[in-house]
Amino acid sequence: MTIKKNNFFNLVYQVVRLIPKGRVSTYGAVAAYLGAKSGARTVGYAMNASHTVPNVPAHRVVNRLGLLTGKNHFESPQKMQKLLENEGVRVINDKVVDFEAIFWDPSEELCL
DNA sequence: CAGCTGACAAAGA
DNA sequence: ATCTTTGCCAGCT
Repeated sequence: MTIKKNNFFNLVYQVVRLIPKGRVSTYGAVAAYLGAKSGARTVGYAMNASHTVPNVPAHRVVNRLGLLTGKNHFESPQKMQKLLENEGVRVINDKVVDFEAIFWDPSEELCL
């Protein structure tokens, strides 16, 4: 499988899929894990294409401020928050509560 | 064919 | 301290 698209996108999908339930990650964290610390933008763009890939919980990926910036790109903006709340993540005003507490960093969780 | 845009982030002024 | 500009990769116009 494998890899059907370019590595960068695929790597992003892989990492996002590894995000545990009830946790959230950031574009920058994934980008940094992939080696593109400044490529957070690219990660976000990969999420945009995540619709083409199954099992990619893009709702668990937010910006470094914990804001659900990408909710607007979901099937429904409320779907993202709904999914997060369904997993135990509290979202208020489109922002993740205790974001730092539930923040999941691949560089530390996987590489530790 | 060439340039712009886009779910971000960090550094420079 | 706040605001502005550049970097990133891929997909579109």
